[in-house]
Amino acid sequence: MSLPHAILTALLEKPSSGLELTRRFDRSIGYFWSSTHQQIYRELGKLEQAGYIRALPAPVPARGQKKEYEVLPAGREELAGWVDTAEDPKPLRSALLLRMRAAAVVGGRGLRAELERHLELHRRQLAEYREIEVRDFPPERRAAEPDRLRHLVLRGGIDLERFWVEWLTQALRELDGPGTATP
Amino acid sequence: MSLPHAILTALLEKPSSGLELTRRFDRSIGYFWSSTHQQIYRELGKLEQAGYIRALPAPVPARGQKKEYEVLPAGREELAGWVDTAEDPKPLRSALLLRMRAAAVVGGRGLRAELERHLELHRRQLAEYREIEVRDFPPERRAAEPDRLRHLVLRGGIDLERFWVEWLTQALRELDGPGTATP
DNA sequence: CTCTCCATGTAAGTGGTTACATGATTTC
DNA sequence: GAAATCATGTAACCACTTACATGGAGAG
Repeated sequence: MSLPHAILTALLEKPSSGLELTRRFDRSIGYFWSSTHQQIYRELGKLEQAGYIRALPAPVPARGQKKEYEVLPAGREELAGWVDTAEDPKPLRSALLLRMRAAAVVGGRGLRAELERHLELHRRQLAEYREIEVRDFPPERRAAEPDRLRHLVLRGGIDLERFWVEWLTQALRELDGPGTATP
Repeated sequence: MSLPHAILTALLEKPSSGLELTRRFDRSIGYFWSSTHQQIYRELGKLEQAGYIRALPAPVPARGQKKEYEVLPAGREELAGWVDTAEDPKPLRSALLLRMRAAAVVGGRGLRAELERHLELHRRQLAEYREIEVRDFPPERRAAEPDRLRHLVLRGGIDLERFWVEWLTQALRELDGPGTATP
């Protein structure tokens, strides 16, 4: 049950409408908890009904009309409680690793290309994160507590991408190693 | 749609019953594509109906009776086709990173303990993988193609766990860094 | 003859994805 | 006033999870 808490966090950082939330998910929170506008609207409805958030009074409440939400005290409490909750990490699920294992059994002529494609994707993601880092966390502002935590989270994303880039590079090198595979 | 292909791979490695599959998922394939027996039985039914696998003739076909499955040629083809399929990596979803981001907004007194708990869990997983590595991939058998690929997959799991261990260690150190937080 | 374990399932619920619907606002 | 875009939704589906059901075989 993480999506509602992701939304509460985003709304506490800044009250927003559904579409604004969607965009912010696309380029910030979504980097470690992605979502679509459909899911977000549905969840906003639930959160409002639960009394965790409320829609700011709008001049013309109607369909297709922008609706801004803000977090209520109950919502903040709910989020604070969730933060201190223990939850085991979800076991890894990687279709790429599974494909490699399958290739060990039935052979895989296209696997190499797929590894290269993933390598490129992870390289790009890594570059994007690094841009964000130099933009949002320049060396001077390392003191403030909220920024320290947000920076740690970003470093997590960066290090993860770096891990994939390194592993894929290594894997490709070993694929045409000693025995040399595909003709 | 990876589970059916995970099952096909496992069955090609060795024909098995549903429960045997479940156990093998628990200590091998499940390391990168976990599943439960309920899901596996359901999927076995679908795969059989699709003509990808068949139940080996049993002496007494009845409920509660062991049923062994093997992969049919159509199943092998299906799997070979899937291996050469392109599929983008799923975006990361980490409740722990989300919790850190939330803690930057509402504060988190219990977060430190949770980081330590995760660190311990990842340490244990890493140790388990390493045992498997020395047991299943001793230095001498590095030539054969199927083993090379399977070893690469295992290295992926190992490196990923090592990433988490390192990142969590780093994060904990920075949490009581210059500013020093929780008493 | 009961208890436990092996083995195969059924059913309900949840979270996420994909496809589609519809009203409002701006642009040409 | 037609087209594009902003904005909010509905509906159907799918994979996965959790809880429960049932039957057979061996141990005491």
